[in-house]
Amino acid sequence: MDTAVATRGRPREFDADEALAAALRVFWTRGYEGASLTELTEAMGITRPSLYACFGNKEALFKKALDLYETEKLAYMETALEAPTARGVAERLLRGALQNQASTCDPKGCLGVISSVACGPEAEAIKAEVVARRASSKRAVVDRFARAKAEGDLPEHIDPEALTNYVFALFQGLSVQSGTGTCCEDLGRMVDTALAMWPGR
Amino acid sequence: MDTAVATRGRPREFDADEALAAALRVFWTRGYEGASLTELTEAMGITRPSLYACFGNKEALFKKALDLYETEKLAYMETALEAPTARGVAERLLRGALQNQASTCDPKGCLGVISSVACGPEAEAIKAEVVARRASSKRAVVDRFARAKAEGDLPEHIDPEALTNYVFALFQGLSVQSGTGTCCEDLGRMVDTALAMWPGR
DNA sequence: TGTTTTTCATACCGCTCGATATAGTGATTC
DNA sequence: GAATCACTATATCGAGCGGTATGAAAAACA
Repeated sequence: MDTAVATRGRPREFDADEALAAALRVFWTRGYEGASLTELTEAMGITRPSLYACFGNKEALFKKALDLYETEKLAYMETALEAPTARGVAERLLRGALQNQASTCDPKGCLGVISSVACGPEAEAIKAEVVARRASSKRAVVDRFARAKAEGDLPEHIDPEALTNYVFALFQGLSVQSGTGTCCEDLGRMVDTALAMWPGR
Repeated sequence: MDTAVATRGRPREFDADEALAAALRVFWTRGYEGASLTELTEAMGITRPSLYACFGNKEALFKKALDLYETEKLAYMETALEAPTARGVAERLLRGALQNQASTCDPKGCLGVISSVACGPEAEAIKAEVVARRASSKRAVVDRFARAKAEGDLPEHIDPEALTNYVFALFQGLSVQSGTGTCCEDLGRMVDTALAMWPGR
């Protein structure tokens, strides 16, 4: 967050980071379109003009919330790639997602999935943004799985991209189910089942 | 569809089934909230009063569209349960979903997933409806996998419900990815990868 | 033919949406 | 202490939302 300090003039009376965190929670539960400015400003504890002065507009606010989401809630994705085996990578990815869903104070589901599924005409730019961000993180996983294959860590007949899409599909399905009421224990057994099928070892 | 023929009065100038099919396509691409009455009536080729006279309101229209969707696009789910093996059931479920996504004239993604992911306050009843319908179809798959386990068709350590959630997660992930631009060939390889991991045989 | 019944077309309802204009308030700098 | 600047509060903007009132048009009854 750019905590730019403009020394002149009246200082801001609210904490921009806290307000952004509150906005993130609203977007997370409602989606981009489902989150109204009224609900956003009430959750953030600020008025509409303050929101526009500080964050630009609704779309800019969403993108900043998305930044926060990625750095705070999706950080495990990068570290997961450091696991020694492909199976370890998959396990860290899925268990990381599981752990996120287990948090009792965060909304259920995945902001990325929520924001990329359906939308009216106005939110298609948002959807495109989210899809583009997902593509870049997907590429990192594909590369990691390709390396694993080269290291003999994956069977020869496995396609790294297909395997990545498979893991992402599980991740997305997990998010959908979590958002629709499936409890964490059931989700954990689902992940266990998936990992038990992992090829080789 | 109830093609109730009320002989009295001016006859309807549009085909209710065609109109409902058009409405389904709009809901399918936009989601419940993203589909406005303007877009719906334009796609259906009727006026607002005609829509309300024939279908009730937006929510009732959605539920009828959901009925149509289930009977037309999700029929393969019931027949999939008749496959001789659990693996065959899973394969039919996933390939059926794949085939749906391959249709060039239908919208991408799954209406059930789209409608159950995120929503504003007004659409939570819709979300609950969709979640309830999914629960009933899930139960059928759980029962089928339990039978498979009793028949020695699945390893003893497999939990039927967890396996069902796993298959549904793949299905939902497939829908999410299809809705965000992943091509059918890639989705096909993803399904192949998943089926290659299926336990036993 | 005249009445009844239902549908269609237009225009409109109150409401909420995202976004701002206008003032007034308050802290910092010169 | 005065000038300056950014923030707050209120009130409102035009547009679009879901939903409807009002008649005219068209077919089936009598």
